[in-house]
Amino acid sequence: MPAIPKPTISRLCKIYSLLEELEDKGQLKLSSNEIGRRLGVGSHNIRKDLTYLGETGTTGSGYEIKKLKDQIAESLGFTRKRKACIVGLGKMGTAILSNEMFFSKNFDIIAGFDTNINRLETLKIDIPLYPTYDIPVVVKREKIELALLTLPGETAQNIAEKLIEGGIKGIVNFSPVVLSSPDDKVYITNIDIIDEFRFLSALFTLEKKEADNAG
Amino acid sequence: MPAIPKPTISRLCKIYSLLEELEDKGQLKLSSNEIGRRLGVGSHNIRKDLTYLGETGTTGSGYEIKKLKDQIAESLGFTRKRKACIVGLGKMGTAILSNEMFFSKNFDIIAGFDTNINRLETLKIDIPLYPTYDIPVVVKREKIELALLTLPGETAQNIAEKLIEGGIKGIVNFSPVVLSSPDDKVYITNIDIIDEFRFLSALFTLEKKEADNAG
DNA sequence: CATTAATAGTGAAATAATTCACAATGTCAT
DNA sequence: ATGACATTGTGAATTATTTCACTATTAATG
Repeated sequence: MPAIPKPTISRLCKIYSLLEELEDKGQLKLSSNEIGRRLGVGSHNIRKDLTYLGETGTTGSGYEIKKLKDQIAESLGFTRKRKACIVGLGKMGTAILSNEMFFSKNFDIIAGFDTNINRLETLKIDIPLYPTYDIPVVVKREKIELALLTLPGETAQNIAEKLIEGGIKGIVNFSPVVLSSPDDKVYITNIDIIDEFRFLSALFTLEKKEADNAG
Repeated sequence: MPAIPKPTISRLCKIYSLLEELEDKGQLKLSSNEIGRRLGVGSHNIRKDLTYLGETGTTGSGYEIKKLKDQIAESLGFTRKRKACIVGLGKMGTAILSNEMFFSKNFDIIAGFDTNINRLETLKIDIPLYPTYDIPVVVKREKIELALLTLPGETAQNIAEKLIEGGIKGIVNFSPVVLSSPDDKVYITNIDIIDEFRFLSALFTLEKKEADNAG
């Protein structure tokens, strides 16, 4: 069987989120059309994506939510919880920790790291906290697979190397600097809000230019 | 001239960030090789991307940082500051407001919105704050082009519609729900940390499966 | 000033991803 | 049961994107 294309993997992750949401609401089935509408993507595309999972839907009536969710979980490896950590417990880090993370069934944040020891003492968070120089040891010992970086830009690359030393498998980088993987065994995603703003600005600027040229 | 591919636009935004960073450090030139290394992308790819800007580099010695930055700004519309707002001033919203945003030269956050009026009174933030029902009026009046959504999931779609009513051009959605644009005039980017974790998990799961099959 | 080493730019080739068109299969109302 | 309708799955065509291979140009060195 052919490898699953990256864009497809990305959409499957979003579909998984959607299914989780709808399952919680008690919905049982849905069509490729509805998935496409919710994701802002054509239904063709969705059906094609789902072929990588093998037989999934029922002609004429769409997909059974529970079954489809299980199949995605099986294919992409969401069947067990993975251990994660957060590095950088400033306002950003603590905000994420209090909102997003604890609602996921797929990940356990089991450690937090920060350079500022004093800050560690005053935080009221119910996960173990460590200074950043402990990163390699703790990551290795606890078999942590994923890390979320919420740091000021300068330190991020240095910290990333400590994580890699500990054997981390994936990093989501929220720090305002582009990290790249020194060796290829570690996957890195960079999230930068300013860049997203720029991207959107560029889209509507270019759209306008094109319209001007046409007219 | 042909339209610039989306992946290229996305990389150009990252290159722009990088150039800004290096310019601040006083560096004057750099090569496609170095850009590629920093972004985790092949140098071919970078050179190809830059051809969409017209003549840019100097054979044998690379790109002049200031010039290249100006050319990207010109092509993608970063030559003037754009007005932006933030909707949702919980921990996440205020954290972003205090870290990231004010450091950008390309965007001005000129308004904040929240449903909780009491919260608005207690926040110590130096931008005007409004209740969410004022969104359409304020966005239109102030000609706000971009919005950042940091809300609990349920309300996000509803708020997005208010923004669109006001004539917003782009939305970066941080809320844990996939928003899609009802009409095609508004560009939306969804950022979801859990989805990024899932994506990375999927990558190294699939890599492992492939390796197992091969061995 | 000649020689060597870097490096950009680019058409062409290769690869990847999306879209299409339609057959096959199921559902639902009557 | 039957007809009308909805929906999936998929090979083929199309489109988009990346990679390659090579030329031309410049910088740096002795």
